[in-house]
Amino acid sequence: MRYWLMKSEPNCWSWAQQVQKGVESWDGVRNYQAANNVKAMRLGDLAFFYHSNIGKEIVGIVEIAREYYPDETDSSGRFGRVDVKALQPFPRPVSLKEIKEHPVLKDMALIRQSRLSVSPVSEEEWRVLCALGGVALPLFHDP
DNA sequence: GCCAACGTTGGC
DNA sequence: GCCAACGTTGGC
Repeated sequence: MRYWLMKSEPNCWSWAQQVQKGVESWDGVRNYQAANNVKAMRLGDLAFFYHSNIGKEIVGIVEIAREYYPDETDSSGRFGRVDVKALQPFPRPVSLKEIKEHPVLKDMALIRQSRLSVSPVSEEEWRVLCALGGVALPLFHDP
């Protein structure tokens, strides 16, 4: 079980849309490092949903609902996608500013490589962020 | 809107 | 295989 962070520009695909849709495919990744992270995702892994550009904050948690499969929106055929399912919102979104100022979080891949759209999250980072966001731990899956 | 960081492309 | 030019991302 691993943890991730996925970035989306809310004017393109927002958390509200994700919640309304439930399960949606996460396509459009065109960067090898991000794509490698997408490939490493397993069913049931959890990921933070981050709003880039507008908001710049973590707004919710999604679960990987389908593992890596071809992204037919990629004409080169090199990149794939996963499906993600809205799991729960952050009662209190956590901003990029807070993350940068937090001793445990300031070295996250999100900060070190600001252009990486899909990045890994350590268990410690996950716990700290859930606590900051007002999310109760541990998270349980539906049986 | 600007620009720094950085990934990609293509000529050599 | 190098590297200059170029394009994109994303914070500010």
